[in-house]
Amino acid sequence: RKSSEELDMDKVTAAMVLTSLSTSPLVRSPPIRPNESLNGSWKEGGFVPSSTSSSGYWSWSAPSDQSNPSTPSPPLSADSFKPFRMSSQPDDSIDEVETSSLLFDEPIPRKRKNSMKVMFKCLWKNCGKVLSTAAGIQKHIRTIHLGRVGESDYSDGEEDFYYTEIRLNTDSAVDGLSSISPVSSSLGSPPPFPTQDANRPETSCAKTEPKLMTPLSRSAPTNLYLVHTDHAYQATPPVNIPGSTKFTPNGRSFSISWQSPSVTFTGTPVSPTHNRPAGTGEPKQQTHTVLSSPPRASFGLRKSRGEGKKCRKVYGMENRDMWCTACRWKKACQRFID
DNA sequence: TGTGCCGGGAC
DNA sequence: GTCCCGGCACA
Repeated sequence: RKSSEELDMDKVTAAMVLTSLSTSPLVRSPPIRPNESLNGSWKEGGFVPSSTSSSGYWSWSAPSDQSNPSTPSPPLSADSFKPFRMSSQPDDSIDEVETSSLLFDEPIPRKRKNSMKVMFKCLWKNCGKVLSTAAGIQKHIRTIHLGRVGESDYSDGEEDFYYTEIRLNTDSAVDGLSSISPVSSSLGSPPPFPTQDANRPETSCAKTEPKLMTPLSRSAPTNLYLVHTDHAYQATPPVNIPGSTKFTPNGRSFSISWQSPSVTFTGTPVSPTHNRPAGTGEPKQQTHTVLSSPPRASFGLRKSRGEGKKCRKVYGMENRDMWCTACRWKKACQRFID
């Protein structure tokens, strides 16, 4: 059993990482509808980042405390999310709006024009179902995990917490979505072979979704693979902090683990409550992994020039009409192939 | 400097 | 899709 100091250190460490991540230029944010950022679903959810805690930690509190008493209070106490606050934060200059903007209002990264296939992956413990449409995954979560069989068409947005978007590059991705898994790797280097298990025994992801963590490093295409979610805690940490930590908001265990220099975040409600009051507004579970690849081996290399005579040399410029089409078009000669 | 041809534009 | 050409790398 850890001492309270150790637990505090875990929290502080987690807070440092999260703060660093949230301010990283690589932070991504979920697409949100304009009117829902603070007053819509998040308000209903009772979660607005707040810096009012005098403890100096990040905290979450209901936005309605001052402005809208009719809004249900969140089930999570402010202390539940203490790890989100950097104890060393010099001041509270990052106010609610700025913080939420930082976390949630950033523009969606521009998608690549093509070859990015978007899938949606259920993050429910021991599920990992992957569907091709958001509606499908939402329905799956509603019916299977939230037990809303009779209201399968109704969505209050809660399902959003339990799935993540996966974009994969179909240029190089091979068949088999079952091999998709959010695994981090160092930028510019191939994904390390199973790195997540041996050194990080505490990650809930490894504990609860082991199948999600292993296949990619073995079967993923080597040159480019990208898994991305549009959820909140996504960034590349500026520092290397090996390890993982856990926190337990309102009795629900979350864990955060990271691998440097990229990071994997995992928030997994260990005991999802089916009748959780609408809008408890817990932070979205998320995993975020960006695997980037070294430049293609062929990058910068040019096919060596053919040594044989080509149409140009054979027929000469004056007989250009005798050249093969490719030579006429200044393409690789098709008549005198090396 | 001549040649092969990639990359990209025009149609 | 065809056709053309700027420009680069290489011999």
